[in-house]
Amino acid sequence: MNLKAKRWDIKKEIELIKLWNEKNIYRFNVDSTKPIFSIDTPPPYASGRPHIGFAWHYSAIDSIARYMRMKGYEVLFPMGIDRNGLPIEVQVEKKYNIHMYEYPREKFIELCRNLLDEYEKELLDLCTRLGFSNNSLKPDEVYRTDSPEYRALTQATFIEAFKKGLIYEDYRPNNYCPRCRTTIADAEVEYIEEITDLVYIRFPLVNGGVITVATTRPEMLAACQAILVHPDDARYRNLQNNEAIVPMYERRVKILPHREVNVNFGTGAMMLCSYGDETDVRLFRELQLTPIIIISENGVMTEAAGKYAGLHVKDARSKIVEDLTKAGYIERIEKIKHEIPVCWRCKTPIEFIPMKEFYLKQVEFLDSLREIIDQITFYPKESKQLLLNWINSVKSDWPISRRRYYGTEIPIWYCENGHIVLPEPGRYYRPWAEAPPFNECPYCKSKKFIPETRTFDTWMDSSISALYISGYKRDEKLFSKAFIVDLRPQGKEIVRTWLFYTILRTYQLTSKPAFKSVWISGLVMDEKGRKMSKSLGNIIYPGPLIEKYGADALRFAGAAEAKLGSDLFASESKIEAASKFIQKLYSIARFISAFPEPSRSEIELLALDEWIIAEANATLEKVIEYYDNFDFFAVNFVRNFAWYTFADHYIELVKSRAYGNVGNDKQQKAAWWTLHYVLKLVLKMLAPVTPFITDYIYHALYGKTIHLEAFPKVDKYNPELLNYTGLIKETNARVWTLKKERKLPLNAPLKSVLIPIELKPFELDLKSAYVADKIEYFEAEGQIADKVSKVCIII
RNA sequence: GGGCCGGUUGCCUAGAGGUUAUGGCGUCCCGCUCACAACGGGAAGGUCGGCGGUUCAAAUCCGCCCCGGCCCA
Repeated sequence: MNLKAKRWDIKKEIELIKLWNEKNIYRFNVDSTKPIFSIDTPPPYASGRPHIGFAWHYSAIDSIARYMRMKGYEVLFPMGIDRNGLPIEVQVEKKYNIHMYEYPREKFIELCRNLLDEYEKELLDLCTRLGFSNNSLKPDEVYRTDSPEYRALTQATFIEAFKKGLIYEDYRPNNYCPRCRTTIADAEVEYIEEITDLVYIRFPLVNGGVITVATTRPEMLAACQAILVHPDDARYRNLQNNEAIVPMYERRVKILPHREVNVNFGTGAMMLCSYGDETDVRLFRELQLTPIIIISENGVMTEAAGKYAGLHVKDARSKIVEDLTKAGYIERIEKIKHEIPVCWRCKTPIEFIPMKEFYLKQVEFLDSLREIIDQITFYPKESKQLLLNWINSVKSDWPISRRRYYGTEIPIWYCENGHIVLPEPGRYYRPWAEAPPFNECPYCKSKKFIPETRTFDTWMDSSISALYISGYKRDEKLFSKAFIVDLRPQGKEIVRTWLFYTILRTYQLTSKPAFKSVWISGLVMDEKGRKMSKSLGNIIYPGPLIEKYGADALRFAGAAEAKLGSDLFASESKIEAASKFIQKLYSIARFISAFPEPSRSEIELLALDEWIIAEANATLEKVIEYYDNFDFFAVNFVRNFAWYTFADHYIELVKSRAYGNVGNDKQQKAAWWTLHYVLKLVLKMLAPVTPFITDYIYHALYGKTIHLEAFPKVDKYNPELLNYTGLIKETNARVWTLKKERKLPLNAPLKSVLIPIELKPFELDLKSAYVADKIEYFEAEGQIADKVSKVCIII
């Protein structure tokens, strides 16, 4: 009952984790009579050591789950691990210094799986240590996006979409990563700033003279099919529709007017090549020019590039500049800073190469999506704009096929006449590794089949997580109860991918919004507000901080830092400050644990008790308002109340009554009752954020777990009592200062203390707290400060 | 180039028109007083990014500018 230890020992956190596990207190029961609250927790990607951003982000999500549980919901809160796609492949290639294409497929997959298992263990251990209340964190109960069961659903939803006519194949230039040797989606393209040479190249004109073109990609010369100038550009007006000769290649190309040309860039004349950038792709289509493909799938120049065939793009660039210089075609070279598109996973500059790929229709759904997301509540509401921005900028359909190994296989076989044959949805298919599950082509009766070898974009898997966790096609009972998913919590950096794709695909499959609510959190930065990265060396890892300050401190600091929707800045000092509050809370509880909790009938509340009860409820009111918006920033209010009002003033004033030095029996018990009342309120308000210390204290004092208790409701209180708070605090501080000034210890007896008349109702407690023989009062007008300045003590 | 957010004491931060601008870290002074010395009490420290406007009243509302960050093109 009594808390014996003087200090809170963070090792107790480990014991609590064991206890929760043994009692399975967070398990989900589909047959519960409570309303279900389903959370589509982001399955973290197992591809590296998680940093504090992961810890804070998921702690916040866990706090939501814990709060909703206390609010009386049956919380569906599964943990999953995302394991598909490029990131792990890139890591395996780096780690073993191999190239996927030169490695046996089955073996490569095994290397990926082994590495994923390592990372996954570290992730799950951290989740456990942080006290996450997922329904289970046991490795055999966590779902994985690369499991046969999950991949079977990815494939089934693809087959469903295919049958609905949402999938088509097309040959078109696409973002292509030569390093990963695969097409990637617009959402996977990142832009980085780079210093590059801007090369000014002279093109001889057929009719004599020259036109100078500036380009950052001289190696694209072989693919040049036109030179564009602005129609209003006086410099080139008389050259419009003339012809120029491509240096080194001696090909004639037209000089065409086009409004998109930037007259201020370079010479105002640009060359149009297949394909240097997205503009090239668009303009080739618009002007119906014939592309010349000079870069191959592995980033090497093709035969069409003439003497540069076989060179890598970069080498070709320097070689051609050299040759052009020798031949006298170079006017000058400038250094410029510009942005180049790169692969978001490996940072290799992407090329635009036409390939035949599968596409999922999305452009024709954009209007429907704009409508359907009106049914979703966003927290904070401004974050809806992030999604809208992306929806408004989507210009083309989603290329979903990838020429990679570690992903969900596209479940297709081709008959010898080229017909696409799909298997029955339900199980997991690996076309490259197994015989086709049918004997003949339903279209032409052919009996020979070629398997599809490509895999899906990993977002094809991730985008069905909401459907997967709610039992779509797997558990009708669960699905009927848990879908539409109540909450999608996620970071703002994956709005255009995970959120967008999930809403798109769920809508295509069910005609419904995937979620009732979406909660978007900011990014976790370093203490200076910079993104954490290896190159900056500013990554903060949670492990050592947990060991030093405990998981509660880490969680509390994250909540206290998280203004909903804005970025969070992490630093050790914030966690240290949080750990001090955890300790303070323990000390408060330890004091209170010395007194039994009386029943309501045996007490007589004094004004001071009523006052702190009012303050506690006012805090609770505000906390509920915030928590209901999934905003745990309100822990700051709890800390301020618990420390700077409850501990510093109420406990100080009520101490002697609690010890029985003043007041009658009923009044003493009122002090005890109030102390317990406020403590329980504080503990419950903090339980979703700091689950360890609150549960430890609750167990010790009240004999049960706090995590299955109901979240408190606001009691009726007299709001006028809140007006006393400032005066009580200031008067206390003044009396203590006066004693200090007279070099008296705080427990030194006084003959008399002169204080404002308004404090008369608190006389019993004030008199004992000040150790005064008597209390005298004065009346004064004005502000608290004016009144307090008149406070006197008589020794 | 577009969107979003921010600029408050040495550092971090609260603050959504009203006399004295909140708290933390750090600093200084005092204290082992029976919850707490990894603590408690007290103190110093701010032209609230700049300029202009609205108002009896602006950190807070409006306009312009400067600086920083993130996301996107």
